[in-house]
Amino acid sequence: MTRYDPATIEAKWQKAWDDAGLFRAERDPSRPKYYVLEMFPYPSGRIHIGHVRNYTMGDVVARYKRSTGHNVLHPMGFDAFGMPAENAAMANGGHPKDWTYQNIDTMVGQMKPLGLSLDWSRMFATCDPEYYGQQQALFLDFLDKGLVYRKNAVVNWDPVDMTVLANEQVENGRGWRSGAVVERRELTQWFFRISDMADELLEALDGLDDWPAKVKTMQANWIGKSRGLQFSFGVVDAAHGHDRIEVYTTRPDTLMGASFVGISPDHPLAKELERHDPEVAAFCEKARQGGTTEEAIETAEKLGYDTGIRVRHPFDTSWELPVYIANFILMDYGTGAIFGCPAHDQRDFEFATKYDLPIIPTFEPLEGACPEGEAFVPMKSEKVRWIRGFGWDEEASGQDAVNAAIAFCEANGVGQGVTKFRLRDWGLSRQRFWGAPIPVVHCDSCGVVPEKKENLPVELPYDVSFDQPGNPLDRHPTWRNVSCPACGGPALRETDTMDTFVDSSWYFARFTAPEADTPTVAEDVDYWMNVDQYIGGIEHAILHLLYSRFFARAMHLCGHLPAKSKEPFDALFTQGMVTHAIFQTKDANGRPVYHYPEDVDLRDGRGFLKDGTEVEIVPSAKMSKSKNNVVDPVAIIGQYGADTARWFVLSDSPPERDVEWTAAGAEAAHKHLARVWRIAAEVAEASGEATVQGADEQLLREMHKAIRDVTLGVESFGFNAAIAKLYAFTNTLSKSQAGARAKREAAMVLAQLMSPMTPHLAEDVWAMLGGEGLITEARWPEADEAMMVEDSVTLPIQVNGKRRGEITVPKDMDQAEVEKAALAVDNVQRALDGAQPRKVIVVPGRIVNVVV
RNA sequence: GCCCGCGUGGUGGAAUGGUAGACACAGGGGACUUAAAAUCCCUAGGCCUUGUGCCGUGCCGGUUCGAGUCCGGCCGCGGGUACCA
Repeated sequence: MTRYDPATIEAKWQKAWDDAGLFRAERDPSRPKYYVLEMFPYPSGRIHIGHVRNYTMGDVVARYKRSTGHNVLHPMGFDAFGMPAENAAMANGGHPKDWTYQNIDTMVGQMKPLGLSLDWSRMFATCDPEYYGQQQALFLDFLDKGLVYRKNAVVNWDPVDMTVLANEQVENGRGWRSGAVVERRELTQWFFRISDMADELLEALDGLDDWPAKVKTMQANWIGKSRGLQFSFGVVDAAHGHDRIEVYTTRPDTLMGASFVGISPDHPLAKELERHDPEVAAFCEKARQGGTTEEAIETAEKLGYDTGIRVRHPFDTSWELPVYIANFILMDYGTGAIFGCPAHDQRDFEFATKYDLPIIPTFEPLEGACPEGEAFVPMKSEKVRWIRGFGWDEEASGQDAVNAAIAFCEANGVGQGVTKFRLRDWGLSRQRFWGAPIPVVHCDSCGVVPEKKENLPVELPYDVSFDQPGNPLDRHPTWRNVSCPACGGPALRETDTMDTFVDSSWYFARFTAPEADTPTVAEDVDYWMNVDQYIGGIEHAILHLLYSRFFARAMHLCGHLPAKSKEPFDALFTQGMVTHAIFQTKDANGRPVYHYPEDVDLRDGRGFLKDGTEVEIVPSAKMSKSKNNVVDPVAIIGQYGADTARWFVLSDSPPERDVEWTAAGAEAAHKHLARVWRIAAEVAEASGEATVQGADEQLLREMHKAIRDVTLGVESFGFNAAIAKLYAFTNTLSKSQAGARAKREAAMVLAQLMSPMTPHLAEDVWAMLGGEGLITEARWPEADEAMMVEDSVTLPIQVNGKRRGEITVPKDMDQAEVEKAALAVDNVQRALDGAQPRKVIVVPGRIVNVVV
């Protein structure tokens, strides 16, 4: 008998699958289709263990579905545009294209040995002109349908490098290269009208039964539908041509507690004042400092500037409120102006305290008084006592009061109730090179003119350099100067490229016909769509998935997807990250130095470098190149084989949770696979009958239970639970006294149950035991209920909820008998200590609880 | 700041509101071996008065015959926060 030798068998079976062309997907209306997709990777240069986990989960689903008779589509591609390629070009020279395609080559070379059941013939990268040309065609169709427009929006501006920065490139409000204080600057940009679909995107979440509830909640909160009051304050003396300030509030019930009006630094009135008043201009400049992220704006110090302008309260014209310009008010949301009620909003409270503004409560708790030193902000559903309401019950919840306030205001001619969404339109313009060019030209006489479809793709030029900041397209001598598609006169090509989220918003549809000369092909999307199971990281819960949902609708409007694909992902699973400890020491300046895991010796939970220096261990950190804690799966595969890597990433941790990579875990996984192989080899050579009465039946009963539990585990993404069951069943088989025939049957089923996770080992075991054909093509086994019946059951007995004993009774014993048997147990009597049971709860087949 | 998660032995984790710690790692003990590796078997939450005893699922409180699980409030960690992908 030889030994388990993954290097040999993995190559052998991968060749067998290839030769049989098993994973090439072809339309076949006679069979049910199944489309399983993992979020495609960014070609960073090397796969990491998180990729292995993600793709292995998808592969388990794909292989399982194949074994239940489905025609499976399981494709792979690369999300290949984006900043890292440009950063590499800036740092090391070269072209982003070369860097990207080299990385893709490397990563495909690293992925192939994993034995994933992928249809590699469908592979593409989003930076292929054949892909982004079709994306440009989609853009033109969207433009035609009025789904795209231009408007001004703020970006991070680096005043030293004279360039736009990504949020990631802003560190503590400064540009990452120049170190200059970043400012928010307006630029004309392209937008998709996603906000027109806000209500539909919200409503349709209800139909996504196989999406995680948390993702739907996050999307619903992001879309942020709110009912509120829009009204205006009259300006005293109609300063600067503005006689009214329009505000939007979701808490009109607190209007009688208003103490100031705040406007955004980008509000038209603020801009008007800025032009005439250097002091206001200086304030606005300061207020615009820092990055554009919501986080930066919300956590920045709250700054206000009293404009001196006063407005009148709508219900008391003698009551005047000051108008402040405030850095925390966004022009993008509502009207860019608010009123502040410090008594019932913590942010307003802090602002009012800082600028010495009155704090006027409109309601109090039903018992006690408002808290000192902070705003009183109860849940909207909680009832409170109103002291400055206008006309509803003295005791009412915030929610009821909001509705009553809107009705009252409308009846009195103060504004109207409106529904607003937090969701903003999707800005797709990027002032960068490495993205899909936006296919329009700017003509002096015709304005913005779409490129003709026959001229697509508008391809990125190769002769560019990255030796200065900014977009090389802006300074390209010939690429930019074109003739107008409409009038033939001189024109300039648009140099903005598309957000990479556009690339990933339709790749799943393109996989159904990756080489077509239209974005999609009707027969292919009709057959293959929707994605039956989509798998990816929780970090994409909002943006990528929401944009894809929008894109699917937009593509449907343009005839590129059927109506059923408006929601393109039938089921979604979000998996956790793979983490690894960080090993760090400090350099002379106190800055952290990160060490590779292979350079650290672990002893008793402490880590030491070769020279004996102790390192600080930061547990469970997200793997990151810059922290040197990335585990390279290629080394693991080389050492133990792909099946070990696959088995390990699935075992131990529930798929939706983060998993800590440990070298010991991989070693253990390998030992187990070697053991399965050895047991199978023994079974293959065994002969004879059972040595113990009933051993065959017992083994087969356990086998059917394993089929049931593993099938359930695979179907419900309980891969770790399925693997625990497989460990247990392996132990059962190993110790079984059953005869050769029963053992052989059990071992073959074990191989089948393992085949989605460790397909090479499974093939080898299958062949060793004389299985017919490839296990990859074998039908999934079915659990036989009749084989699993047990005739007695063990029930724990509790007294007042504490376990005091157990009884084993026939399965169908009636409750009164069970109760009697339970009370007869010695230890139960001792626990009762003479007391009379008040009640005995018998949960059939589960538990008995005696209540005293 | 705001939204969404997560928190169970030395470690990863299991547990439709029903025996907390399945399965595995590391540890301890043993078998086999000249020895080692490999393999196999046993053991294993904490505490003590060793009783089928007490405590125990981040902390505090609640609902329930019964809570790791449901509810409320804290603490800690992670993801997202619209130009990282």
